[in-house]
Amino acid sequence: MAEKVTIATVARHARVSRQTVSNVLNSPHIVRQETRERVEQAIAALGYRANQAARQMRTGRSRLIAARIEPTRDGINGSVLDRFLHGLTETADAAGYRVLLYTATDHDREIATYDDLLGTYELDAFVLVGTTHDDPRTAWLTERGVPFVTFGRPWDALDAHPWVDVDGAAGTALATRHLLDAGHRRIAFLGWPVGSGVGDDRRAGWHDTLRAAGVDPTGLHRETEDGIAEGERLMRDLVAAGPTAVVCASDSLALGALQAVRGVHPQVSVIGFDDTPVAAAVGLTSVSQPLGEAAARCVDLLTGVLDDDQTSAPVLLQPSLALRHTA
Amino acid sequence: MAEKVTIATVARHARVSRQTVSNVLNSPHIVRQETRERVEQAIAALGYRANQAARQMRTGRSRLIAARIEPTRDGINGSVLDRFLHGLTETADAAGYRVLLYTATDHDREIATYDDLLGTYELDAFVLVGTTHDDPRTAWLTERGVPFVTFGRPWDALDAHPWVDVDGAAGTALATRHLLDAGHRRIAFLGWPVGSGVGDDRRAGWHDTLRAAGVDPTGLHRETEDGIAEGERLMRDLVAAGPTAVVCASDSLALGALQAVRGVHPQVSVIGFDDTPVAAAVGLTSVSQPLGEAAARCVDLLTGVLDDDQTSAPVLLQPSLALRHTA
DNA sequence: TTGTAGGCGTTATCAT
DNA sequence: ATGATAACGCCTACAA
Repeated sequence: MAEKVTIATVARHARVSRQTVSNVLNSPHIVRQETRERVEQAIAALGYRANQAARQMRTGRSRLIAARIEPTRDGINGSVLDRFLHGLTETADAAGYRVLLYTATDHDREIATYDDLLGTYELDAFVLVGTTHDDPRTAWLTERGVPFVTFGRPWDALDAHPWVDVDGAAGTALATRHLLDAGHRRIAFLGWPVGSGVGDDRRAGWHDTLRAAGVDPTGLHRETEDGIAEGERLMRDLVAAGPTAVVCASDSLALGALQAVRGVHPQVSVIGFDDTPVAAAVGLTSVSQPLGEAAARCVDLLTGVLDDDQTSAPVLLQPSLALRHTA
Repeated sequence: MAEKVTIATVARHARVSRQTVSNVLNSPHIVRQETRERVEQAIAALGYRANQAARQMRTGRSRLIAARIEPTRDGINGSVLDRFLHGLTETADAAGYRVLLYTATDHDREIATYDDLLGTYELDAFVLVGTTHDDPRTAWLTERGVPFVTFGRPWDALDAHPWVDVDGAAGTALATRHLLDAGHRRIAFLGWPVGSGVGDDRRAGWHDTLRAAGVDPTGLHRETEDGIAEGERLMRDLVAAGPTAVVCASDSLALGALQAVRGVHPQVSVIGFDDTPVAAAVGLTSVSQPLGEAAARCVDLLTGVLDDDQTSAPVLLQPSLALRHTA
């Protein structure tokens, strides 16, 4: 086991003071070039790495950001978060931050976890995935001045805090227009109960696109909790209204819808949302979110606040349509 | 923003020395009960939390363990790692550790990341998922005395280091026996090229079970890289051999097989491996790994080494069969 | 059983 | 441009 290399080791090796080494690390511009190069060589030669704990004690920053990993409910939608997490880890890494994981089963416990994480690890920031109306978590963080970004809009006040989101309405609009272009007129929608920001947004894209095309959407939508079984049940109900196609708020619902219309003639077109692996596996056409991009923008927003102390505008990303053979 | 609560604040509040507070925290038994209670009340009243950075500087331990998050290749197998990660986070949390994420595209870069993580964050341990023959990562960690556990056996020497694994051979044996019991005799196997520990293990379970039942497995297996398309291709090829059922090394392969036998009569039974969300969604019978349990045992092994300085025996978990309607 | 005195590695302040 | 000094919060001797 090699001896521990500290800033003092480097200083001795480069024949400068510890402070100069620190300056080379943190404010290179104030060090004379010749000195700086000597120090940099020593650093490389010794394989020196700044100790994060010591640095943190002085600066109060841990270069750690926290993200929550969810229980994989039906396991389909879970993959969305996972892909986001992967992108987050990569981008944060590039920006010099590491991602710390935590779990929580409800908002109260999640807030308690914030408190703990902040107290013991002095986390620099949080990335929240999914936001709800009157979200107590964002309120808590804002109140305490803790930096954070959400992947998902603050539905009550768009300027409440930095956020990144994907335009869900644009996604369902894309899907609806695709179906209209294919000649469909009776296009249904399967979504979530009114009141969830995400669900209402996705429904609006479908609704407004039909209206704009002069098609009456009345009676062609149904709402339920997310899930394959729920989707199947609602779609069976919807079939009586005679739709020739259906846009769904999630791949879970779409999968259920697919099962409900199996054997129905003429074939009912189905489009899902999220472009999950399951969609790819069964050939389900689905709205695709740029999750890697979303994660990257979250990190951008965070480093803006953390490193440059400047808050930037929210980011709304555009989804695309992954065409397969169900529509 | 509340004032920062340090050990000194607590000491003052409880009218004891800082040392006594520290003792209450780290060696409660040497503090008189009355004093201890007074200190504990002060801690609760002030909401004191030990600062991890300061503690780490003294003790050299960060209470952080690292785990890798993979790119979601075909997105199906990725879910296995995700479920494992979720379990890991929960269990580690309960044991007082946090999970730090990292990514790496190959073994060399992964080792470089170890070096970085160890140098700057002083990670306590690593959890590696998936092991290969002659794994350079485990060699590197062992060489440096870094604590780690693998989820996956060290295929070359079972006592090389602590590990947790699921008995893959038992899983395919379970699947094969289920098919035998259903009256099948021509049971095929779709797996990965010889040479991967996991793949060979899973093939062996199928092979040995057939042999034990007096059935000749010759000519009834095919090998390929993982993937739906690959599975479909190989299964088409296999159909000529007239199997009535097929056991697959993964759900991806099974999904491909399912597509290949669609329309073939009589219906060919298909069993996958990993019980991914996709399997649940399409009704694919699949071998299920106890991932949460595996994660928990990994943490057990780690805390054994980290906290009690004792190394425990490896853990081999048994899978089960999730019966659906493809077999 | 409790208190006192360092020091872990770093960076900020201030002097040179 | 560079160097000396103090301080971050905690823990581990050692002394009382």
